[in-house]
Amino acid sequence: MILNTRPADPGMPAHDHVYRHLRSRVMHGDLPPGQALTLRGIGREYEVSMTPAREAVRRLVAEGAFTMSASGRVSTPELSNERIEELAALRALIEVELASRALPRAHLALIERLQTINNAVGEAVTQRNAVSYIRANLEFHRTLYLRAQAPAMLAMAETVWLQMGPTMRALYGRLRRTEPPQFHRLIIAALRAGDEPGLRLAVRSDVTQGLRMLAG
Amino acid sequence: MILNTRPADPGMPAHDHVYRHLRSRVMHGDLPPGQALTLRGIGREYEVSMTPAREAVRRLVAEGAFTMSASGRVSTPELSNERIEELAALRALIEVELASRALPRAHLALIERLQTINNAVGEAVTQRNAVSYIRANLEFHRTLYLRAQAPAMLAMAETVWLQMGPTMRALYGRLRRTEPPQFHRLIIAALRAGDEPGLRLAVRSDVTQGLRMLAG
DNA sequence: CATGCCGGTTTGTGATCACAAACCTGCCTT
DNA sequence: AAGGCAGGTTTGTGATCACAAACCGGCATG
Repeated sequence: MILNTRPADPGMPAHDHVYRHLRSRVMHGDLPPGQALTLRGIGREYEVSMTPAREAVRRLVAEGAFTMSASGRVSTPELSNERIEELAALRALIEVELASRALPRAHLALIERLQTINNAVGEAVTQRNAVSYIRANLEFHRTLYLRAQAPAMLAMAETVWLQMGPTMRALYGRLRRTEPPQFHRLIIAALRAGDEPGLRLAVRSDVTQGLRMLAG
Repeated sequence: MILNTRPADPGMPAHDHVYRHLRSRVMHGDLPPGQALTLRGIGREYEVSMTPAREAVRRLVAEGAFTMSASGRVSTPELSNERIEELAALRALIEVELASRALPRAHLALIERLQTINNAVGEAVTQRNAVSYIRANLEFHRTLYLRAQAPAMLAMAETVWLQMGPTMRALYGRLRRTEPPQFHRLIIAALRAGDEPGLRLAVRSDVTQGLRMLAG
């Protein structure tokens, strides 16, 4: 399948385009866990040679978006339950800190934007669309965390999201829930009230709720 | 300069060797901040072509060991004070958690090993050898955190170390201290006592002491 | 029917090359 | 003397190729 996702990129290197597009697909759950990829296949999809495909894949492996077998074969990761618990704990640590740093800078326009995004999350849930749900959910979090003015921490959080992307998709497929995430409402409420302990708790709860999906 | 650090690697791809060696050099402060590198230069050093050099560099850029200019030139990062503060905060978050998870599994043999490593840290300080100091210091932390059985968190912590490597070297050069790190003793004492709050405080203090170097 | 083997095929690795852009050095102009 | 401009040189990018190892059929053998 030819994707032709490159609209005559002026100035953007081919490997960067491949990297960005693949990264977005993985992060948003477009690929299932264990999905195998080949350099020649990626090159074919993006109409480039193996060289840029290799560089894009190498970057993504370094970020944990893909795993690499001993023979160099790449595929999306199949996370063990222990690994999922770890990544959720990392999300809790980093994102609680990001939310806490964003709180003093969160003015009304931001809160209203979060409200709007949260409505999109609710729509994705009712439509049972995994990719849309994940994308809207991450946009909700990223919009809040951008206010923290902490790019290194945000990059770390995104790396964790990237590693969990395929697993999130699989988890969502198992999910029987049709109501929008309750903790997003708590996050918004805590932001409105300027309630820092409440915000920390709400973010931690929201971020670790996937574990309850897994266990229950 | 030819390094010839490849002893006829059987089964290890060339790009992997270049990656590992460069990564170690950056993490341990062998390169100053802002050090420029070229693909052809790396290839010459390691006696490989540009291809494996490019892949190794790409991985390291993805991990934050190098920064890349718009034109693709790579160099070690020159961190702003804000960025340093962020990375120190990340270290505090992640490493306190790692230490906390390692505590229940820390038996006497581990504590004695930490003691030995800490003596090496002290020696490096008296010799005023930045690379030895950084290497021994990181070995101290890694030895403890390995007991946490949390590979994803440890990988995150190492990524932060990697990003701070060149800056740590520069900071150490400015340092006028000749006594070994006081907080390592507190960490060991807390491990011996099974004192979790004390351990968390000691690790947080040790990890953020670089900031005091910076400010003072 | 299960198991091991053996062929072709696929795949990652690394080298080399052409090319364009960025870089740098020295000179010239003002 | 300072700024800009042109030359050659360095550098990253991407394509292509050769090669070896891994993979995956089916078939033969127990």
